[in-house]
Amino acid sequence: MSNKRESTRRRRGSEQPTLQQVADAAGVSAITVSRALNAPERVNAATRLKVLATVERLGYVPNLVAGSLASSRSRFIAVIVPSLANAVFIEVIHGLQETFEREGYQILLGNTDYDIEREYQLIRTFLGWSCSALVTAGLRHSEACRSLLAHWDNPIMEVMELGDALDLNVGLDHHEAGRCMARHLLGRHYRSVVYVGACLDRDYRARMRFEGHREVLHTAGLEAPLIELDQLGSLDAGAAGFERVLAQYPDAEAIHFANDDLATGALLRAQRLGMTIPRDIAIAGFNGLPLGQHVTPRLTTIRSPRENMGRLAAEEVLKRLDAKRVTRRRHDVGFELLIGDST
Amino acid sequence: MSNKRESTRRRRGSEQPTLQQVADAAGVSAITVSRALNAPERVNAATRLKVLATVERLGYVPNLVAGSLASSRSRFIAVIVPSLANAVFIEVIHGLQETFEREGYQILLGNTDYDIEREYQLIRTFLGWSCSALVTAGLRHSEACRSLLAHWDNPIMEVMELGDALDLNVGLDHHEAGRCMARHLLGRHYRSVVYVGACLDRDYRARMRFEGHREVLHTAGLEAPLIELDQLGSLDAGAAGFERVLAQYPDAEAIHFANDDLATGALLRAQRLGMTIPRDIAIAGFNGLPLGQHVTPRLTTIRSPRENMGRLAAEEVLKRLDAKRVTRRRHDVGFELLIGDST
DNA sequence: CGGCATTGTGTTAGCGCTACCATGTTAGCG
DNA sequence: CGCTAACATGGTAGCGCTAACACAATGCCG
Repeated sequence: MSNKRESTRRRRGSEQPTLQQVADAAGVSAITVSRALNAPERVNAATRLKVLATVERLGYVPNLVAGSLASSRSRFIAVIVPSLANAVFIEVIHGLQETFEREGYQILLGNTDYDIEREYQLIRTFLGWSCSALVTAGLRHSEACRSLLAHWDNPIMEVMELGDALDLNVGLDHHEAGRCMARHLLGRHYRSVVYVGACLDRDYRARMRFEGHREVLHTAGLEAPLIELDQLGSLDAGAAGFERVLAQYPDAEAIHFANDDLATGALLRAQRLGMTIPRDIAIAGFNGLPLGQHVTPRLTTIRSPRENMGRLAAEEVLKRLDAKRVTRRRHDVGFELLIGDST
Repeated sequence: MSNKRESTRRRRGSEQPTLQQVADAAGVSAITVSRALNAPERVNAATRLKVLATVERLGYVPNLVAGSLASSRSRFIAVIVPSLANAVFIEVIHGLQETFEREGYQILLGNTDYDIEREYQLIRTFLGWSCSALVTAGLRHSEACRSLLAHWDNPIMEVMELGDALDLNVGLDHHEAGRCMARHLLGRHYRSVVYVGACLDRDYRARMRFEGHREVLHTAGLEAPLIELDQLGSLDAGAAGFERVLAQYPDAEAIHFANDDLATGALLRAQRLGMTIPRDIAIAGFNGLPLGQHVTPRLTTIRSPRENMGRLAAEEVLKRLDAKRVTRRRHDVGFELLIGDST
């Protein structure tokens, strides 16, 4: 039926069978097919089987775009990270993906390259896709971004760091992590300690760790020299940073690196230069990547529960989406000082 | 106007301003707003400015779901990889993302965990999103997947390996890579060479490299023993594999690892055991990850152009989407033997 | 066996946008 | 100055699906 009228204008559509065609072939109405697929328990078992068989036979693939428009819910989760080059974010993404995919959500991944303006653009686009939730790394956003999100009433999860969040928050205290490592180094009686970071204006969490570190050193009446590299965490940058410390601070007893990539790069470079760690100089990192535990000497670092952070964040968002109890808005996943043999 | 009738049933919609509201506020028709945003050159400059100002003022965010439904084109690119744990795929994704995002495409990332059935499910879902193209790692797909894709007429790009592709293909010859490294090892006069891989049934590209390796050894009249680990590439697995070789093949002169993670794990373990590479035993890898070039001795490996592979794949897909010249369907990105000091 | 909840299915009216065609308006030409 | 082409804008009709309601048919109660 429903040939409407013999209109001369036709839209092309996608050739694919539609829900209506499945319905016709199965001898039921469109809505019944829809229910058989999306809410099976609301359809009689016999009808359901008949419908599913027809779906199979026609090779019907639901048009999720149409479904999303009609229901104004897509099963998308926007995930925004500042970098893919950093293993930390990969692991967080992995945790998120695993948990969300199990519940039938699809991740929309955005990469800001540590650019807060780019974050705004990405969020704008993602809102256009009627995402069910937004997971973004960090608490710093542009003003435009904040006002965009202010009128949005789906869950917003900010991960990595703790603080004054828009909505949900899972992370750890980077100031405290910086303090923790600085205290460890002082406890080992190193007095001349250099902090080496990379692009601290963009990787501001590394700057927060530096601030914690500096606070502890100052309290102990010590200087807290800083070397800033212009290349984000990588083994290369770490090696370069190591040599800069040797040149600029020949009396340095220890180096506190902003992350494990830098620290490991330094450690491997030291090895190649024939130096002995920590006798000649001590090295510490941050993250607790496996790599640091495989080098000799084992790297002293701080382990953050990365995959767990992703998983926990995803679980909290899912709880919110299920409209279950709201539980805590803020979760401190903590960290753990991992004392290796490099300090 | 257009209050239709005072119908009692109302759909909730999303509160957000719609294209129509922008049009009313700007005193133009909806289609003009649409054009001002999506095809600015087709609208008079003055009108365009007026519309864009109104968009800004109302904080309008285009509903991309509705747009996709109406045009049956989404600006999504489905990208399917077998793993996120492997740095290789991260780099390929990075290359893809950079190139596609610049052209306004959004990546839909799927992770199969090396499960070919999961690939089918993901592709089904992604087709439901009317993706503009599909990029998937590898040439092996389930039958269901093949027949699903047979009736799909958007670009399909298979990356990583070369062969009998569905459509476009960018990759390298893994058999040849395996042969290449085996020849190198024979050239160094190692006669007893063990290949160590992980889950070769799933990581079948590593198996292809093994087959190339075996072929060369057999031709030289040598055995080609294989050790298979049950944990995918990681430093841990490499360390464990190294110890298994020592125990099982005490006379081994060289180990050819399926990838750099394994090889580096082995190298670092050897160091910790106080062994000297390559004097006690030679080690070779595959991938050319930066890590391998930072350890001492530098790892002998094969470098594959990973980010480039992603970029090239994306560019070829974009050409196809622009309906430009179809160029070559198959691109061999090649590889490079990187002779370090570990062999 | 009438009244009321429960279950299963259908009808209708959009979701917000763009393709398609139509129409008006200006420029370009001999 | 009439004719065509190019430009600028608008009206209408869906894209394929689901929310909201409607309405039978059945089960269960006193």
